[in-house]
Amino acid sequence: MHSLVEENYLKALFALSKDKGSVSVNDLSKHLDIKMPTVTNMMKKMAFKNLVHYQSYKPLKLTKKGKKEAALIIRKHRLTEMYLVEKMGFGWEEVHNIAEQIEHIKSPKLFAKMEELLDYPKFDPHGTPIPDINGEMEWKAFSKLSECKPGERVKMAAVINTSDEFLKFLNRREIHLGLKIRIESVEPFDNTMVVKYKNHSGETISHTVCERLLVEKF
Amino acid sequence: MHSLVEENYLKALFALSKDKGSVSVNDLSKHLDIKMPTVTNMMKKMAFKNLVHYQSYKPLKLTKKGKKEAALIIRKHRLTEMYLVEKMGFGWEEVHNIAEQIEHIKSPKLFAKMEELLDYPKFDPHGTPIPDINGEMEWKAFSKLSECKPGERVKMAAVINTSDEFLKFLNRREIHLGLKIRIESVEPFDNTMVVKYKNHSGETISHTVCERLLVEKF
DNA sequence: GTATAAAGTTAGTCTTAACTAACATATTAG
DNA sequence: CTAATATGTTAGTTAAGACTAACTTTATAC
Repeated sequence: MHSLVEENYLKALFALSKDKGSVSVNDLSKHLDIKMPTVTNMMKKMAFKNLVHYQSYKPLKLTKKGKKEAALIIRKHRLTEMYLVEKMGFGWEEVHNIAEQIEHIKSPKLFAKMEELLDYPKFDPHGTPIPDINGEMEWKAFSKLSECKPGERVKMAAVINTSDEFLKFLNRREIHLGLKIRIESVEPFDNTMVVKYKNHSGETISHTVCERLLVEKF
Repeated sequence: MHSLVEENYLKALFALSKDKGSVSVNDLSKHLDIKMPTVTNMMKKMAFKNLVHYQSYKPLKLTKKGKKEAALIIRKHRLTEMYLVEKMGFGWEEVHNIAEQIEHIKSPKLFAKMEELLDYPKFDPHGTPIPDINGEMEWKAFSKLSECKPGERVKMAAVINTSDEFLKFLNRREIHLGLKIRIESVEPFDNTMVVKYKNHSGETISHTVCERLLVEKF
């Protein structure tokens, strides 16, 4: 199987290539905090293992195989996060570091069991889709909260930024997954939103935050 | 912190020194399936880190620090095994390999949570003690030989005093870990025991010695 | 009590995955 | 279009942790 190190490269490649489909050596280097020559070297090795398409001076692209392997690691990460939150009582902001380590555990049984105990979830505590055992994920059409109009009722579905800071911020305002939110109004000058949910009414949310909250209309 | 590799050496040293209090390079090498020169090298590094007492051609002994670190890894291993069995529905035969990996996870929180959910167990279902957060374990699971009654059959589990003198004494009488012993009789005046084991029958053991031998009833 | 076997050590090599320094190619700015 | 800058590569080094071959010390057998 793959080394822990290779798995981290795969995961980073997968995460970074979401938008453009490819990644620069530079981006990958910065994301992993590993110097560029090391990354170049590793890419050659991984190309040899048919995990990534590599050509000198060209952007990096995961192969089909690489994409699947990456998805399977992400599957383990997200199942773990969800298990920790749902079954062990951890908070959102605590689970990332633990999942980052557990995702490398080699034990199909362990993750199959988590999945079973969680009732085969398709989305994790951050609302992002969980790849299935074949590395396939279901993408659902979520909207950014910032794109919603006054009067609409939506349900919290995912967060884009998962930094500790941000998650703590959401906790303080009791904003969590599945929360039903009604958009009261939008300030025209700075796009700040005034929303209502649970026992919070007239809560204001900055545009920056609204850009990072994915919601489901219903 | 320590590398995964060092942790495995610590754990093996701890497990193997249960009986004699010290371990030969050869035993350690066989147990880890790592060649002797590699072990010697690692012992020097670990001696430098004050985890093990090392002198050329002498048996290996964990330092106090090394013992504690090892106990903390074993704590994580046993808590994980118990958690997998009790809370996730695994069978005992399935959990060892998983625990072997999870024991290296760096997250005090995770194991504190397992401990909490398991209701602060001091022993696993095999009666083996689980070290606490300070690496201390309770040995109550075992009885002193001196507390056993005539007719009982017991198995040697641990020795309290590990002085050279004492261990040599035990060696001369071929008393070792795992040895099955039957208590024949107890002299009422000085509590000397007459016991039978292997090809020794009618061997007498003083009360002083019986006080230092921990046994498991079976 | 020496000869032989077993255990332990030393020296030198390999692989993985990191690094720096120096060089090469692309991109951007004027 | 060329200069400057940013990005990417090559070459050589390092540390951890494994190995083999050869040597040394300790233990065991006769």
